Amino acid sequence: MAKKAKKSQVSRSSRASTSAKAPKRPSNDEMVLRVKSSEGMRRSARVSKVSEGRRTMLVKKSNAKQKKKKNKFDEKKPKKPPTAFFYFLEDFRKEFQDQNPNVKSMRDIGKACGEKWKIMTYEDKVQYYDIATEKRAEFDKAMADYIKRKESGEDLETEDSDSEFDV
DNA sequence: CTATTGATTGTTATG
DNA sequence: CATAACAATCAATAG
Repeated sequence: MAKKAKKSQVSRSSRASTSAKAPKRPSNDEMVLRVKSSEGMRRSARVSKVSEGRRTMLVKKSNAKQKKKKNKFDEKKPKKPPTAFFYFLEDFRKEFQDQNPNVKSMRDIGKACGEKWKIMTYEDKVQYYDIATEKRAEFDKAMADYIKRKESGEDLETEDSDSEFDV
């Protein structure tokens, strides 16, 4: 197993504190408990409230465009790295499609995933969390570079050459 | 044909 | 601290 040295997510500092997930080793229930506590504490109150509100009504999400089209090269703003859940989705989708070829995919899977994700055990989720953590590290660098470049000269971010790229 | 929507949770960024 | 919006996916739908 030797899961690669856990590197240093601790160095992340601010962000690490917030997510404090980065489960290093799920050996004791203490960890699990802690994680659970964190989750619960994280936004217990808001979780229920917002969750219901958002899903039920509050058309905000629909109002604004959440998804944009595809950007060819996004050197400007580093997109948010996929979350552990998304990685899990990638795996789950294949399995789900294999078991349910009838189901096209997407919302159905999303729901299935969400449900399964909740029942998933800490150890199972850790794998994905680990990936997400690494991704964040990369994203962090990308962001630093992005900011740096931006401060250096934000002139080049004025326009995109989308006109002469394809049409 | 093109673009948007839809649904899931997690992370990031901002107020 | 809490909230807003976005991250991928891909079929289906709207215009």
